[in-house]
Amino acid sequence: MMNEEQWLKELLQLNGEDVKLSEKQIKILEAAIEMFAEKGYAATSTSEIAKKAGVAEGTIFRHYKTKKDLLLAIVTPTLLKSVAPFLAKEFVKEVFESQYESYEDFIRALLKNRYEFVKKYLPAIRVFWQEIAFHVEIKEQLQRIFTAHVYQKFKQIVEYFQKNGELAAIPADSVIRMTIIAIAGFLVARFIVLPDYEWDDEAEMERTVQCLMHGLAKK
Amino acid sequence: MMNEEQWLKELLQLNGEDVKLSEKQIKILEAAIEMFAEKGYAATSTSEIAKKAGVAEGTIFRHYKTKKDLLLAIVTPTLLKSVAPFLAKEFVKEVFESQYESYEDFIRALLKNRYEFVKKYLPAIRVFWQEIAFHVEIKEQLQRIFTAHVYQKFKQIVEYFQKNGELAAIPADSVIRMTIIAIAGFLVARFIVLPDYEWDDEAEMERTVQCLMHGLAKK
Amino acid sequence: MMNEEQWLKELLQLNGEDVKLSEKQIKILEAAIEMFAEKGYAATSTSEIAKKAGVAEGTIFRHYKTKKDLLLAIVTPTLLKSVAPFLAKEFVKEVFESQYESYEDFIRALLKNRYEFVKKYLPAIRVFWQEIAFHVEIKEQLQRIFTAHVYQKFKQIVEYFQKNGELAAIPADSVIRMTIIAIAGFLVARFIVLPDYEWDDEAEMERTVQCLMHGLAKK
Amino acid sequence: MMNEEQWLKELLQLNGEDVKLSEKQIKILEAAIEMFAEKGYAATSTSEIAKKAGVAEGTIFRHYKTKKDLLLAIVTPTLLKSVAPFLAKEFVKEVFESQYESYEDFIRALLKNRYEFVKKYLPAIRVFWQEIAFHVEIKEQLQRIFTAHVYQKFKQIVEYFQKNGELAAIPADSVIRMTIIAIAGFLVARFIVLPDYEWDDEAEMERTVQCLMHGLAKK
DNA sequence: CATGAATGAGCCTTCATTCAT
DNA sequence: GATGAATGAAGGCTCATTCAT
Repeated sequence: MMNEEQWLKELLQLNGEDVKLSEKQIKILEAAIEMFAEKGYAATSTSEIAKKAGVAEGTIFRHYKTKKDLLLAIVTPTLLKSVAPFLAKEFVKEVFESQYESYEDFIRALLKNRYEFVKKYLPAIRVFWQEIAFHVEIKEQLQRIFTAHVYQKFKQIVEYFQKNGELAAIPADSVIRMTIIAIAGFLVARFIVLPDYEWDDEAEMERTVQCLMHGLAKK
Repeated sequence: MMNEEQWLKELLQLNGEDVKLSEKQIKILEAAIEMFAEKGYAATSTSEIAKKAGVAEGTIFRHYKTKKDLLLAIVTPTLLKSVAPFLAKEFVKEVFESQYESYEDFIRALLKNRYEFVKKYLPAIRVFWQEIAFHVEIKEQLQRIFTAHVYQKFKQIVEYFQKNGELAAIPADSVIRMTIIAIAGFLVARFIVLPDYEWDDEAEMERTVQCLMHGLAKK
Repeated sequence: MMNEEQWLKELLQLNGEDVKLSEKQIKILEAAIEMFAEKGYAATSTSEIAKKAGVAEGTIFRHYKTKKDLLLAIVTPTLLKSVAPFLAKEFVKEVFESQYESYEDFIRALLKNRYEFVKKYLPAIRVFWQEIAFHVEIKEQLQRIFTAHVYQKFKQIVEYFQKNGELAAIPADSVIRMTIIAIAGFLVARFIVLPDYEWDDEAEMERTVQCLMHGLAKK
Repeated sequence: MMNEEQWLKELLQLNGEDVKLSEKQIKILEAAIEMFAEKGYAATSTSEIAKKAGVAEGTIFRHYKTKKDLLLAIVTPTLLKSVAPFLAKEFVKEVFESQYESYEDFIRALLKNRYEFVKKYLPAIRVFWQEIAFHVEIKEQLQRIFTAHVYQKFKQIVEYFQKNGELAAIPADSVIRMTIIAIAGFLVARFIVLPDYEWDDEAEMERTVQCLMHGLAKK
């Protein structure tokens, strides 16, 4: 239980400060995440959530003005954390200056990092991806953040390693697209489509990196 | 309109025989596909569908016993057509004997074929993919068809081209996974995530094929 | 089947003339009687009746303008036949002049006659009694016929046997009430409440007559 | 109003403990009883009940999960109370030991007691008897209670007064049947068939008792 | 703060009835 | 005459939300 609370607080915490969540609030969020992930937002009733959370129906609305607010309280932090590495101020500098000597190292690190992230917060991430198609607010939020933060930085990195000679001279957009597809595709296959298949995670992730790099490398 | 009717009938037609759809039925299906795609099954009311289709609400239930039946009437054929190339009896023989001299030719053909398919039936496909997370029946149907038809044939093809020397000796499962991710990932990016981006489809598809082949080829 | 048709025609036939019923009409009436008896008029849908009768939904409404008309087509003749002995023109004369030498003979004959009647037309009678509480038209019809035909004649008979010295000098209304209750009560017990009990019909009917006569006879 | 509440609470109270009914609940039950009695369960809509009760339709379903639950909440206690005298633990002893010196006294008391009961709870009793034909649950409940409690005790009493010499030596079952028919028949005539007739209740009940006793007494 | 009774709009579905074929 | 597709009102029931306690 301590554990449950913990992952939630970590997920919802956005700027280092501890989030303040009453015990009831935590129960509500947990229940909502679980049910939204399983049945979808529209097919889940607030009374079900209340029952599963062990609180009165009214209590949910004390904390979240509407059912949609409850959804967004889950989705917004998840979305932010999903693209988090790119939100870090120092991120690009780190990539160039020392941390990653090659694009290969970079995507390997990125894949591993996102793998751990999805593993940890899977239910919330399911909610996020399942609902994004139905709620413009979420779609726009993601687009805003992606173009404002992720895309720019990603592009810099790609172009750096193209000049550097590691990557082939294909359009940066294509490189970015293929990189994201390879990483996201692996995670979707691993955690959503075939979570019960017996994965050799280490090997498969390395294969993913290799395949991508051979595909993108300068020949 | 003639056109509209046509694509629907093609989508729903499963074994060569013409499907018989009354005009009202077509209107209902069109309206349902459009609304399910946009708002999701659970958030779409039958009265909205009826209004958009220009029929009485009761008419929907004369043709489809329940709202869920209406969903499945859309999703089942879409699902079947989605994995259709692999359902053709002669398919494997064709691949080996002449049509495709290399795995590269094969995936190029596959990608183009699926690209045309998605382009044509996009709304129905959206419905299918958006709802699969929420309905076990659909998930099980897909799994059954995939393991029974797609997976076996795909494996034969991959192993053939591995013996042949074109593909590297990594596990067939991994090759299949990466192939599917590359193709599906491109289509998702192209039609769902960024349908409004100015795509140079020819170039981008070729790049996808190249990247994948370099990644998978024997070095 | 010949049989089925027969009893229905007999029930519906009111004034000696043969009733003209198309085959479909018979099927509809049979189905309606069966379902109304089992589930009640309000809980039976016309489409169920149509299905059970093997006709199209519209066919019912060609023969009976409304669902209620269908009910009345069943109930009215049943009601009339239920009080039929008293409708016969010559009835009172028969009782006095020869047929029945005593009130005891009269009620014995009445009971046997009504017993055969209920046995033959049970489902239709069930419909009649189950629905009478809910439809004023039926209630009024019964009241009209009862006061106009049954009550008057019954009273004459009772008063005759009171003067005659067979019956005690209690109010005729009370005698009528107790007679009807004894007869109707037996039939309800026999056919509705405990149809599956192993009845010795002869003995039980005789007991009913005896009990009633001892109760009513002059001491 | 105070009065209304009172009779309802008395009817629904089953084991001495006070039933807790919110004001809205009482209004709902009152409205439901009235409408079910008048139009029948199947022909009464929950929205009508709500309107008559002066509550929102949803409120009905907060207290009674389904419309049928509402019916049973009315019918079950009515059914139990209807056969209540026989449910009392001490009942048989009372009959034998002192209270009733003869079968005549016993049925006189029973009739008067049931008369008061029907007079008090008429609408609920109508619902009970009108619906019993259509709902197996109710029929089975009555059968269970009757055979388990009423029949056994009734039989003991009858056989006691037969040995005793008061009652003739006809089968106990027949005595029971005729007794019940006489009592129930009177009540049905009095309250259902001809409630508006000018009844001299005292006289008519005594006549009923006399008639029955003369019919059943040893000669 | 938390509760849970109350609400009434809206949901999916069924119904009796009509009417073109 | 018979059909059965079409209708739209009404049915039972659920829902998100409010508010007095």
